[in-house]
Amino acid sequence: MTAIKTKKQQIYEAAARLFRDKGYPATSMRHLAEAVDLKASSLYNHIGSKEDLLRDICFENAHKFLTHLKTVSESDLSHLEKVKALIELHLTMATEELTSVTAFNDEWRHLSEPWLSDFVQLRKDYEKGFLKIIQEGIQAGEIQAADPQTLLYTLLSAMRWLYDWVKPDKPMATDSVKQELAGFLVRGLVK
Amino acid sequence: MTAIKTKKQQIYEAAARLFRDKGYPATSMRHLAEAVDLKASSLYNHIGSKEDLLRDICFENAHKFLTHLKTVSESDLSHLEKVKALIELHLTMATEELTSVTAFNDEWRHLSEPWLSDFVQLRKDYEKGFLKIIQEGIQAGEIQAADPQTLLYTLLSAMRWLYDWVKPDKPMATDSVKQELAGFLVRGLVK
DNA sequence: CCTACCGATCGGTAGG
DNA sequence: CCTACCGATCGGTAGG
Repeated sequence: MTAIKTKKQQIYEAAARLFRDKGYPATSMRHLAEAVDLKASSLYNHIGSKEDLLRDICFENAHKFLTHLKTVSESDLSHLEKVKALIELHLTMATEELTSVTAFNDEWRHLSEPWLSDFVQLRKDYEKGFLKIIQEGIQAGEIQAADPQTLLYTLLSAMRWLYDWVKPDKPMATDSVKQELAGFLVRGLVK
Repeated sequence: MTAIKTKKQQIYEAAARLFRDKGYPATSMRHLAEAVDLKASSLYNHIGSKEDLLRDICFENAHKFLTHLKTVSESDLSHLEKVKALIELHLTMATEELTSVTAFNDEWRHLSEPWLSDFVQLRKDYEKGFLKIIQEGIQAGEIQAADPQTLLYTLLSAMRWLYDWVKPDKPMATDSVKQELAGFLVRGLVK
């Protein structure tokens, strides 16, 4: 039962993959149709438009990240442990849902208004929440004193290479890579 | 004299900026023409084709990075200091030539063959040279023992946010940001 | 450097 | 789910 994917699901997954590999503007509906064994016109029996695909993928991921942020924020972990938990989240998303995370990081800029502004707001909310944890960690003396915004952007960027480079299923032991990466980042953070 | 830019230079600079902001496929020749106060057809008196722009920008930057890598490699700095010097290079490129570095990082994938393969080779050469310095630093005990490839990719990615986020001339003191970022990365590296 | 224009491809619709 | 087709836009050329 769970193994059966609706055509709509197949289209969304193929779109997320193509957007990641070629970017949204370079992905044509004809190419997408080919990827799911349809003619371009038949796609529109399952979806509304090309931008609907991008929009749904972007906002789905945004909400996923925000939900996790909220959970972590409200937990009773130490500030440094909260940062570690968020790093873990990004790395897990990067390795397990690598088809759609670039949407959250890159492709959203191709949204049109008013969705673009909505999305930018969600991203700002996410950054603000993450930033707050870092700031509290610095105040509590758990995290190296530094410009929190620089730390945040560096963390977020550093975690992006997993999507960029792990594309083909290179069988480098993902878990060990994740551990090394998390270790490197945390070493940079602690005093 | 040096203040006068040829129309060709203006076109290349506007193209680099548009490719960074909208991506190569989403940048139209009509839009580019508008940016330099021409009609689209007039662009072709100065340039060969749209892909010529991308190709020249990509390879120019690739050679810049490779030249610096060679200089640093052949210097008599310690291994850790070499890594620091390369980090400095990336950060300087990011802040001073921010119009064209995304080409080196992202837009090259829109090149067609045989240029695509040529470019990928140059990138591999760069990564290999950088990797070698990291490996030697680990062997010499100057750098924390870890998977060198993970360290390399994390470093390269971490330095990308400067292009991504500093877009509008946000007047955050660039030098201090660079220093904090370099500090964060080096803290993660040293034992 | 422009006007006028080319064939190709784009996202999407009509109608069955 | 397809064939047939739409207007718009693309990169680029001809000719002056």
